[in-house]
Amino acid sequence: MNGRPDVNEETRRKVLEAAAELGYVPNQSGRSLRQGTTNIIGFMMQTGTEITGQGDTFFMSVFDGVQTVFARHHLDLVALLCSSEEDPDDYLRRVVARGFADGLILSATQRHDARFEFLAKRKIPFVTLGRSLTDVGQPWLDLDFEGMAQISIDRLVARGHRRIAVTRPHDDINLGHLFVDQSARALAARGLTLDPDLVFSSKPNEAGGYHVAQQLLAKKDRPTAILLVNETIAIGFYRGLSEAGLKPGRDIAVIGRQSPQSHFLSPSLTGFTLSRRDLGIALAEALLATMPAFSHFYPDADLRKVWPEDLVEGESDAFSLPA
Amino acid sequence: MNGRPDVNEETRRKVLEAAAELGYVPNQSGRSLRQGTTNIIGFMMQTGTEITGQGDTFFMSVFDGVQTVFARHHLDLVALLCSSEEDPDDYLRRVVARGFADGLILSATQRHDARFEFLAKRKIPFVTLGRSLTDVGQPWLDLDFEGMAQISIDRLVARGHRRIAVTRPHDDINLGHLFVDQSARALAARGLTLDPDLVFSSKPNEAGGYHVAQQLLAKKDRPTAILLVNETIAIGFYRGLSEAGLKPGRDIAVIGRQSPQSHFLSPSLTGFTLSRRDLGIALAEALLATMPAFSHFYPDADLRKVWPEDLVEGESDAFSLPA
DNA sequence: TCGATCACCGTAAACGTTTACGGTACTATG
DNA sequence: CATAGTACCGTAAACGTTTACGGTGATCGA
Repeated sequence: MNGRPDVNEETRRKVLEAAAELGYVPNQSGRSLRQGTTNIIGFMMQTGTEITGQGDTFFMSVFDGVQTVFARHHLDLVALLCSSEEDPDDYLRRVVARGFADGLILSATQRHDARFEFLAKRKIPFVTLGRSLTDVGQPWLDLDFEGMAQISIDRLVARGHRRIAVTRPHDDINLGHLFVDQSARALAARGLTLDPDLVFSSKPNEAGGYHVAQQLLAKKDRPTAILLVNETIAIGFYRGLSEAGLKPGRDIAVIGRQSPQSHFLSPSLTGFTLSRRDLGIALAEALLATMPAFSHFYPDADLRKVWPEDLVEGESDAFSLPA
Repeated sequence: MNGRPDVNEETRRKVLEAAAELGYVPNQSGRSLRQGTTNIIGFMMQTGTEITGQGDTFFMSVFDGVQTVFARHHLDLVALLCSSEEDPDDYLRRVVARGFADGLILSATQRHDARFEFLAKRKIPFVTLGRSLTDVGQPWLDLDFEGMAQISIDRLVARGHRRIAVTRPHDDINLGHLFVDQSARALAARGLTLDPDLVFSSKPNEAGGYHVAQQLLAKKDRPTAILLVNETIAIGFYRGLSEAGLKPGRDIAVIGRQSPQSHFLSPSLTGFTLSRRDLGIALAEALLATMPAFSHFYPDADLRKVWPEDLVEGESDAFSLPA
């Protein structure tokens, strides 16, 4: 039944026929036990929290891309759901100890991420969506937060903005550092500085965006522009502004990230976009390229790649300051 | 190591000590093979699509509730991700054949749902989030779509509305039928009728809501109120209205469903809300109550329950029509 | 005709657990 | 002291696969 070469076509046919007749399908536990592999790749995520700041549909789309690759190899993708009541490191240990998956995909990478070292020590193949200072040589893909910062700053400075605010997630997730640091560098290259007072930490959800707006409005020397690092915070931020009678693109320039939700904001959001599906495909290929059983299928996969995003021009930054 | 009674405390201690020393943890495949159980409960969902119409965080919160119950029994919850390229029935067959999970949670229940019969035949314990005309005696929980319809209609009619529109998901998901049918009955009880021309089918996402607004605006005899059945469509619907210069709560009464996103709509949405976490807890208990190994823990769990939602009054329906 | 090669098939061991069961040493009972 | 009972431990079988290996019959070459 496993397509071995030393079996007669005729016999194979009869076996398969009988199997179909009896409704036989191999038991996964037996199979796993024998060959030490599960044909499962796990995507670890935490429930009850919104750690990523992507909308929920973000991952669903990424998953779909991942699966188109996995389907070719009879691998199944499952989401490993770490409860908010359990320590993620403990959870990961448990998953690995149980021999649950042949490989893992990690997201929400922290600036220092102990999970990497653990998995490397156990020799579990894994790929991460997001870089980290912790580097054990694993493949990673990451969105181009530095590019987004650079382009945004250049664009805003060219339009006369001098006092520019930046958001960052409230926790130690790595992307926050990349985004803020590059914003500061880009400003410095123009002879400007990033005012630490204008770096707003926020939960990566709508409520976080609303809170950022409130903090921003409380400043006496209000910035003329802001960069929003998370997809979902724009909605709350817009609301916070409008309650104070302010309008993006008129009273303050806003550059953020596009999402299915953001399309229904008014004024339309200037923001970065990407193909989530393609990202999933690349993620899957990077992982398989490091797994001995599959690596020959992907001899020239990008093992590490900064994923570019495209800027979609909207109205939220459509004004220039007088010189 | 499994806490059997016929072993000396002293011996047990030594064994556990040695196990800890060696870093021993039982291999799940071996364990599953022997006892025919995996300690895994699967929650089936489809990737790449937005079949549910809940925001993405909806399920993450439900999961968290489910897990608080499962944790007590050393059960793990994983999300089984069915690719958009694979038939859900086939996928389910594959999952079951592999003996992947001890039990399943199904959502997005269709009006007629073949998955129920399949699982019942295979004697796989499962619970569904959503009713169906297909009934194999399995436990289910469902949101009170009929109650929402009834309360909404009563409220709107009391405020003078006579011409009321209703949305429903574009596919054959069961909740659409419940909602529309009950809306019609509630109107009939007031001597009114539900105009079939005012039943709008929509994708259960923001874009669907936007499309509903466009369809509604195209009607020559425009309704004065509308019920939105999905959480996420309000955002697109609001946008569609505002592009035409219309405002909820002034030009049309809107009653929908609350979500983390909807809190940032203006005017604030009148809508129904529920505790997602509690729903998850109830879901888990209903499932375990039907599994022989756990049923004695939950002797009086609600095996079938219509889950009530609370109406939060906002501004989106805050006007009455002249008599 | 005989030995060598080949194509194919059947058998048995092994993966890592759990559990039924038999065995041993000790205690209690009369 | 013999028997029964008890507490605990060790052994081996079983779960359902995969795979290494030995075996059989046929074909081929000399």
